[in-house]
Amino acid sequence: MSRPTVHDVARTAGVSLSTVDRVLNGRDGVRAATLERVNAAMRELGYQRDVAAANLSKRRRYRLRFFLPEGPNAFMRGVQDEVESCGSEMWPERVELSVETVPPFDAEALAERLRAVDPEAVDGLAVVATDSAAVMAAIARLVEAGVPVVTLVSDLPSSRRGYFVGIDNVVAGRTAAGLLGRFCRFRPGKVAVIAGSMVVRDHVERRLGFEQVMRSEFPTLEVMPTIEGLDDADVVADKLGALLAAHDDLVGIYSLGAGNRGVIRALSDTPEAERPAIVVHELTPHTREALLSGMFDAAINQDIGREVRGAVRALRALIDGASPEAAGERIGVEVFLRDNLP
Amino acid sequence: MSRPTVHDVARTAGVSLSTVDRVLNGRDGVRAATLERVNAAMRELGYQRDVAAANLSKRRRYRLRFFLPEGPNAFMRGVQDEVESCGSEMWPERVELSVETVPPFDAEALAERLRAVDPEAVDGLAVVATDSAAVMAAIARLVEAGVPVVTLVSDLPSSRRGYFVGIDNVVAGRTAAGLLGRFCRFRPGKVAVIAGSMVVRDHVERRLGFEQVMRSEFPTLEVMPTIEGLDDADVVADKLGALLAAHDDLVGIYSLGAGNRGVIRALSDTPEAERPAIVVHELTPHTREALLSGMFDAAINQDIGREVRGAVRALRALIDGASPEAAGERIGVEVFLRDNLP
DNA sequence: GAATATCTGATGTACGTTGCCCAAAATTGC
DNA sequence: GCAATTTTGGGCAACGTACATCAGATATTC
Repeated sequence: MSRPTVHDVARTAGVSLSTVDRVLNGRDGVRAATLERVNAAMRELGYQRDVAAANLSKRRRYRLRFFLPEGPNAFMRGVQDEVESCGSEMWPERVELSVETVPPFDAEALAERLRAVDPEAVDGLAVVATDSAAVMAAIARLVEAGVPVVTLVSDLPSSRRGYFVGIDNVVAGRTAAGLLGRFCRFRPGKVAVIAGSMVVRDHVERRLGFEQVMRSEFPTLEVMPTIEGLDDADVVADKLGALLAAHDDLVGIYSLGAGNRGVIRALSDTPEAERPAIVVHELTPHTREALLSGMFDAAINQDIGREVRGAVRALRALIDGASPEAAGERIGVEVFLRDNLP
Repeated sequence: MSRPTVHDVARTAGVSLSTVDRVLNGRDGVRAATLERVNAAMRELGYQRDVAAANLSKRRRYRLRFFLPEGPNAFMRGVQDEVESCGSEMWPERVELSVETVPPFDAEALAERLRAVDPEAVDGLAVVATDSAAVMAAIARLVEAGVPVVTLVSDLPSSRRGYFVGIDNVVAGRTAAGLLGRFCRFRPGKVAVIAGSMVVRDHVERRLGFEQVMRSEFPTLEVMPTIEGLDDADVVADKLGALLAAHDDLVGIYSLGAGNRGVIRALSDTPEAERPAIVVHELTPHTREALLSGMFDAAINQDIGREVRGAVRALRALIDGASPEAAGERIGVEVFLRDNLP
């Protein structure tokens, strides 16, 4: 009736508790034949170790560290807040979270800091990855030292990271196109795309996905060359203003980076009936307000709270030797209109 | 450094372990003054009981039961699958889930089954509520017997349920209108609404939210009287087919219940260019396929996995005497197009 | 066949909490 | 002031696992 314990395993395998313990915790000093007997007994009984009891006995704490880009980036500061609040929430569950900030877009600095990590002082790492061989090497070293690493928000697929927690930006771009295309379906014209910079991977991917769908599904809409707004509201306002003045058949705008205040400014004089349909990225105070006022039609978002919790769960699974896929909740591309804002 | 234990509390309160234990577990035989001393010590130390250790000692199991409508309803079968998979996942966390199915839309049958529940055999209940006094009475009886009840998907706000896990259906309806209105903005005409039955609370609420937004924001679209499809594909196909034949200016369809296979059947002969924009509810194998083929434009969804886990967490919190609000993750109204399907 | 080297068993303590028991102390009633 | 009662203390065995130690049992090797 109640689930089997180590005692039951020992009994049916015909060995002592110590031996079961050796097998269970991967200690050596067990003959291959005996090991197989014990494993067979565990399979037969369907034994599952009681993680709560094990952790109690081990006095285990999961010491996890997050490496985030420093600087004023609102999104990353949001992630940091989320890590901190998640950390205090999960303290009773034996999870200890700490944050280390590193210079943004600086692969060597990140690699340096990863190399400085003492594998004894930490049980798992979540890293917003920068693409470079040095970072990959540092991750490999940590993984070999028994410290699992997951990538967060920005992936490094060919590294030895155990898991990636974040959204697929091509999907995000395709979703934006699906929305904007339908919003403008019976109103042919031009569509403007505003990015921060096309040297950032996620922006490139969003643009790519957006164009894939626009070209194949909404041929009556013409996608104009991408404006680079440098995630700066003033730049965005200037460039978009010029574009609006030059093209009176602009029916849609896709803003896939930051600087959305610039979009709002550029359009504040346009009468509502003539205003193009607008789809933007990330829920921030400004985009929320613009959705509520009817200025923006939709916002694509990734739930950072869910991402942080997902990273913690994935790391815990890796530390316990389980599969991070099973532990992780799907993190999807979210669509928000005025009425379903959280 | 490490967190305080009962021993620390006992020491700083100047009482024995037994007394702390009595306070902690709400047993009597403790003078008011002593109780206050113990509480003060716990506050001072910031004591938090180690739930894992407590449960280990108590050999506690959380036996939870889900009451779901039976029948071919794909959404409810999805919930059931989710409960079952969640149940096996959470077995190591001392949670035992079971499912009982009851005739759909049948308040008396549900009440009957709730009355038959033995409060000793179960620690908590999650119920997809049907609106009726008998159900409310049955819930009240269970709560009084010490078995917390949460409502799932469909609420019964005036009952004694400890929590509701599900989406705000007015918001869902408003969101659907925001989408459908934008999809049809430049193509005036009629919009059809298909519900399962207007005696189910969630359907009524969706319809309400839908109309609020349609009337105030999209006056060029005319919302037709609701079709009741009884969540049955055949009925839906018949009634919708008749409607399509009678009105050639139908530009949008909002299907807020189940039976979406009927919508697909009714529209399979309509050429794609003339097809109305379609927004439906719930991701099921059928709606997914229709989104992928381009038959449906968008689906409003509630994440049933998240809901089931939310219900489990809420029940566990209620059983432990904690607040279900704190335990619950926000469950939002999700929007899916073809490209951001999970 | 002895000397190792490698396995295995038995036993005990610990983790933080629960829950039971019995004795000691404090409080109450008369 | 003594008995009856309530409140408290101290002890201890669980819960399922981890980890250490030491003694004993097999296997290898020469």
